[in-house]
Amino acid sequence: MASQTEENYLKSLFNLANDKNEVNISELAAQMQVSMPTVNSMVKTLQKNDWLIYEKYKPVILTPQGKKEAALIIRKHRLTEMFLVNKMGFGWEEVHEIAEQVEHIHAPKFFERMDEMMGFPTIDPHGSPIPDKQGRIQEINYLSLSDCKAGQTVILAALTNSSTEFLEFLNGRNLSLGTELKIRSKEAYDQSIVVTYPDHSSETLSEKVCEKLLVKVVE
Amino acid sequence: MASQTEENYLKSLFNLANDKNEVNISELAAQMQVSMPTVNSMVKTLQKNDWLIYEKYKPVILTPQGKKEAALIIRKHRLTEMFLVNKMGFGWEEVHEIAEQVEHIHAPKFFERMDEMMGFPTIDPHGSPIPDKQGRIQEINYLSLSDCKAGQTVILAALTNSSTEFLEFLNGRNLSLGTELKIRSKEAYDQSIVVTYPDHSSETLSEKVCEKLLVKVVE
DNA sequence: CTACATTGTTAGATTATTCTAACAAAATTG
DNA sequence: CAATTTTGTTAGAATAATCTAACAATGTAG
Ligand SMILES: [Mn+2]
Ligand SMILES: [Mn+2]
Ligand SMILES: [Mn+2]
Ligand SMILES: [Mn+2]
Repeated sequence: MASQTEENYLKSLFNLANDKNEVNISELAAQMQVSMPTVNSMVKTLQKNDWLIYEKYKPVILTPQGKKEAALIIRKHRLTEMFLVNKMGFGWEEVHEIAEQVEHIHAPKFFERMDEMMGFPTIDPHGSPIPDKQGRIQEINYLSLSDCKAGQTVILAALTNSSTEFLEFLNGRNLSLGTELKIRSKEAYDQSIVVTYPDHSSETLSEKVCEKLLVKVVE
Repeated sequence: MASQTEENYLKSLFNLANDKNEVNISELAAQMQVSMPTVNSMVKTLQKNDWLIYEKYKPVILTPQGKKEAALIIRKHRLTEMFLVNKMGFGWEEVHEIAEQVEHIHAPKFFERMDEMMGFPTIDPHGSPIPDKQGRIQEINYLSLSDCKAGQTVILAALTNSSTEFLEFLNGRNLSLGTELKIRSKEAYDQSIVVTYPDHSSETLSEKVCEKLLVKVVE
């Protein structure tokens, strides 16, 4: 059974993996906030459990088992976040840190019960998909708001970043998942976008913000 | 901040402590299921945090800080058990193992929210008191069913043992907290007691069972 | 293609938690 | 009280997770 530390490494590996499931040691060290020698020794440990393939001086490669293991931890994380928001009244900006701990609890029934109580949600409070019990993830291809054009109407569907600071920025503007935005104009100079949505007749969103907002085009 | 291991030792120390807050190394080793040298080294560590007083060849003594720290972990454990039963539909026999893990989560708001949602309960699903936020415990002096006499009517209020096996034994007889029991007779030979309660006109309970059932005398 | 920067590895050490073996102190018991 | 049992300690080792310092391989930019 994976230790909490190993579980956190697996999650990072999963999130950093490219299309060939490769991850560089330096990226992983940065993500985990540990030194490269620490990662070097940990990947050797993870290899013993067949969660990844390690060869000197090459990026490590997550195995299918490693991916599944990681996805199941991410499942617990996202179910927890959704439970905290939907059933316990937390704000979407408060749940990540708690889920970071709860995800390591070994009690299948606990998470199954959450899942049932919520009616088997498919996304977490930040719009990220919840892997199923087999560790499969349904990928949805949203558009970034920064790639939209003036005149389009879109619905805010997910975020590419869920830091507390960003979530509080969105709270301050009453922006939440499901909000319908009408794109009024786009400034050629700095790529900022002016949007209209319920109770907000004109909000300007910087490119930095727009690129983190994933949307579905309505019309 | 206490590690999970330290927190588990503190809980055991709290539960084993006598009226002078003393605990023997051997008892603690048995409770924690580790060797005595392991306990010996851990108590030296706990002493550094001023959670207990250690002197060679003497029983260790929990300090007030140690007691408080322990009580606050027990608070999280019992709040969790109650939440699992009252808000998530678990049986009282399923919750201890989950709470054993959840009690180590560092997220005051998480437990405060549970507390609020349940209306600030004072006992857990097994009748044990929930320490308050200051780590104070209200002790209730229940009577053991084994000390009751024929003719008395009592209400099942708590258990001195909450093992899954015992809880399943009670489930099998529809015995739960709050059940009103009329004591029909007590066998002098083996101290077994015959009781009557809703839908059960005559159940015989062995002394082994009776001594684990804590009751309030109704009349 | 060399020089420099970046990336990755090894070696060696530290802290936490645990163990077994050996020994020492304290308690019990005849 | 002396012998034995129980309880507690020390020493020494193992594993997990981490670090810094030193060095080696790889990649990049003239
Ligand atoms: Mn999260
Ligand atoms: Mn985590
Ligand atoms: Mn319990
Ligand atoms: Mn525990």
